[in-house]
Amino acid sequence: MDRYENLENIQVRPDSFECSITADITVFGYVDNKLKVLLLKKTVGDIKDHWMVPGGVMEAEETIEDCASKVLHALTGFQNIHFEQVRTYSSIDRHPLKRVITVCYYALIKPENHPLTLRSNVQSIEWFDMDKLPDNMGFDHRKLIQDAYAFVQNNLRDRLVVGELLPKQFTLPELQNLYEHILNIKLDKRNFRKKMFQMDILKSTGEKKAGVKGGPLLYEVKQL
Amino acid sequence: MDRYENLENIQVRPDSFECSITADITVFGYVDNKLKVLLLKKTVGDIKDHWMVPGGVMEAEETIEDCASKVLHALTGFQNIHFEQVRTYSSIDRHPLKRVITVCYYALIKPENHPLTLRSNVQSIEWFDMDKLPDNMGFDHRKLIQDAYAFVQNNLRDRLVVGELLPKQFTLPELQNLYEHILNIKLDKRNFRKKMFQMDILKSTGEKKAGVKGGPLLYEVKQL
DNA sequence: GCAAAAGTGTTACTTTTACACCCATGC
DNA sequence: GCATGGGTGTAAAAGTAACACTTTTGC
Repeated sequence: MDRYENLENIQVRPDSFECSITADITVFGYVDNKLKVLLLKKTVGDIKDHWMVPGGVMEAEETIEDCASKVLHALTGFQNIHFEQVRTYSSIDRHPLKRVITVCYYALIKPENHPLTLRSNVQSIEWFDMDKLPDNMGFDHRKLIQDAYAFVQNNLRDRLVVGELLPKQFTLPELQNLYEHILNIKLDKRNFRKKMFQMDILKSTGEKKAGVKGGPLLYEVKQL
Repeated sequence: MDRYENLENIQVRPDSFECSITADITVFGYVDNKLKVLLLKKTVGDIKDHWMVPGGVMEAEETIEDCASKVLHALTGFQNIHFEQVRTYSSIDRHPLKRVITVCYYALIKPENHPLTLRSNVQSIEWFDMDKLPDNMGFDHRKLIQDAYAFVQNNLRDRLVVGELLPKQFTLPELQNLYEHILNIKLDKRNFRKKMFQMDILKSTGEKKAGVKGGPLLYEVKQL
């Protein structure tokens, strides 16, 4: 290590070591009353027959955030997705082809707004139960999903981050269910409603949801 | 953007775009009853006459965490410092010489254990008050410090992260002062002590600190 | 009309905040 | 011996958790 410890080598120079950067996005969705993660298999690349989260390399004229948008769009067709950075991974052997570090994000989406389609070079794309992730996952993507999940759980405790996971209009029991599935706990109906109302983030539509016993009211997330 | 949106370009390939990676570490210390940040001016490099947090480029055979350790050691002499990742910055023009993305960390240290020394190629190194950062700061380092500070504040709310900021033995008023300065609030003496004791993280040494009126007891952080 | 789910308030409990006096030490 | 800072408990307030019955709807 000493060799690098003089400032000449620590300093950024034209010939400083370089490597490729990827953005990987763990996309969470809420389907069939379960929290799911979007995984895909590519038809090309170094690890073909493994499931992975959408990801791809950063180019010269884009930030990593630009890259994340681009990659999501290319692999899923999704656009204008909000995502947040989780952390950066840099193990030396994480990619078989060359040195690659990856900056990871998570996104929460409403699956109804984003039907899955097979884009070119994508072999399969599917929602997986958080607790039934496939065994053959590529790279360090299992770890990456776990970290992103912990991140989401933490965020949920004080700020609402789930608006993106539900249809535009949803009922309170649906919202409560979502919380329960993300946090893996059972919540009290009355206390949950009290809390949501005093957070003042929901707007009643006045409509009732049809086809459900009890006739639950539909709500929307209040816009600022 | 479309040009890159076919999978051939998103995929990692031998000739994928590469850039340099740096690790930057915001080092917090607690000196003169104030929360401080360690900044330095280098004698070489692209932005000589600006203050910056310790940072430097990652090499082929090291992770970013390795790099952070290396850089800290090279620029300050500090060793075995614990640090945690804050986030990664990738604006295109953040470095004048070339494209560089930086992964940022924060560290908390006890200044008494780490006297400042001028290492080679370092022109000046100093502790700066968090609220009196110099005007001439390099790159995006002001933003970077702000983000790291917010990160520390958040961590402080539920877990103790401050053991590293104080001498091995310290009094409760000293610890309370530290909390007050990091969080920028006034705390109640009795409630603070109650909280600390029920966290069960402190061990009394039985000794009193000399030279202080009132004869406060000295404590240590309890080891697991 | 009956089974299933939605909706609604009150009470106990826990956590957090506010507050005042005596004691030890340095000078 | 007096001024300065350290140490201690209790009561009010706020927030959180527990709990049961009525209403609405689908079938």
